[in-house]
Amino acid sequence: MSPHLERLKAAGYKLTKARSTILHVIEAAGGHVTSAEVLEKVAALNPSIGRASVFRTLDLLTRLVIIRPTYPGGSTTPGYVLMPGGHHHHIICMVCNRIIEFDDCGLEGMAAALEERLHVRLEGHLLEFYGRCDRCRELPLPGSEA
Amino acid sequence: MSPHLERLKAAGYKLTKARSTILHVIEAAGGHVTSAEVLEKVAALNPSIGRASVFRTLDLLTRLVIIRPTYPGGSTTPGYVLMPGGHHHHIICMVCNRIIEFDDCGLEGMAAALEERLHVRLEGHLLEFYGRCDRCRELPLPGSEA
DNA sequence: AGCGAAAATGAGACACTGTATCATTATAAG
DNA sequence: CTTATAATGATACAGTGTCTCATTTTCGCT
Ligand SMILES: [Zn+2]
Ligand SMILES: [Zn+2]
Ligand SMILES: [Zn+2]
Ligand SMILES: [Zn+2]
Repeated sequence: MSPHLERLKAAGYKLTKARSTILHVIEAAGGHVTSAEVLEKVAALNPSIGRASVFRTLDLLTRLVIIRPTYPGGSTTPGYVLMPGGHHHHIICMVCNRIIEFDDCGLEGMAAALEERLHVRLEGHLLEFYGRCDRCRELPLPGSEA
Repeated sequence: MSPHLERLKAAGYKLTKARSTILHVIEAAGGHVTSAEVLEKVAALNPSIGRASVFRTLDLLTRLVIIRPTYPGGSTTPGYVLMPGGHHHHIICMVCNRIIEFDDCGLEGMAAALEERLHVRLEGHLLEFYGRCDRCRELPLPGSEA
């Protein structure tokens, strides 16, 4: 059983067919999915799972900081990223909309400093950079000199 | 004229009533707005500005990294944050959904290291922490022990 | 100031995403 | 197995964002 499913159970939620299918779809997609992709792939795997359950589960996973909603580059279609260990980091190419993930963030120190200074407790974070990937680095930014 | 409007002009875009009104609304809101708020406040200021222009302008400002779409805490209603200087940083309280901004990020070093290591060029970034604010720090996280 | 090419606009119809309700079903504890 | 309760699927609904196109506005140029 996936560690994410175990976290659901540990938090007091029931393990259902809908939840495990949806989580499986997100994990199989490699950590970046749009809600439309989730809807589509869940329907393909098990057409008896309703739309409402997909959205309910996405909300639940968001509350547990297992996923976080974000915007994939260049579109207003919403998406979700997996947050293993409570964090996620990527670079969005503003030219080709490719997403490049990276793992080492070194933000533990900043998190601890913020907890101290602002009297908060932090559970996770998302760090996004915007720019041009290695393939697009010589191309002009979209929107410049329109 | 707002520096953001000047950036629009410098990038070759025309300065129109719709664009300046929309940017003014976002700036006046203090840097965090939902699209619904923008629609509402723009309509109040100038009812002749159409819905489509609001969404078109939000897309344009996003492409120029003047704003970035993000999800305000606890809801799936999309929002936008201003990116002065190309970056923005905040903490989202998972209990009361308050957003706490902070300015010093110290991410220039990480950005430079990523540019070197991954051969990318970076224009900006967004850093979000999730947790409990000073008022909510003793309260249980929503979703735990449902 | 006036002209003209080109960009941007507003209107309105449209598609799609996400929400609410509720009767039915599945889960998990005992 | 039984039972309380959470979770579900279906459906109808509301709101967000998209598209097209005729009309208007901007702005470089004269
Ligand atoms: Zn690229
Ligand atoms: Zn991290
Ligand atoms: Zn709070
Ligand atoms: Zn920064």
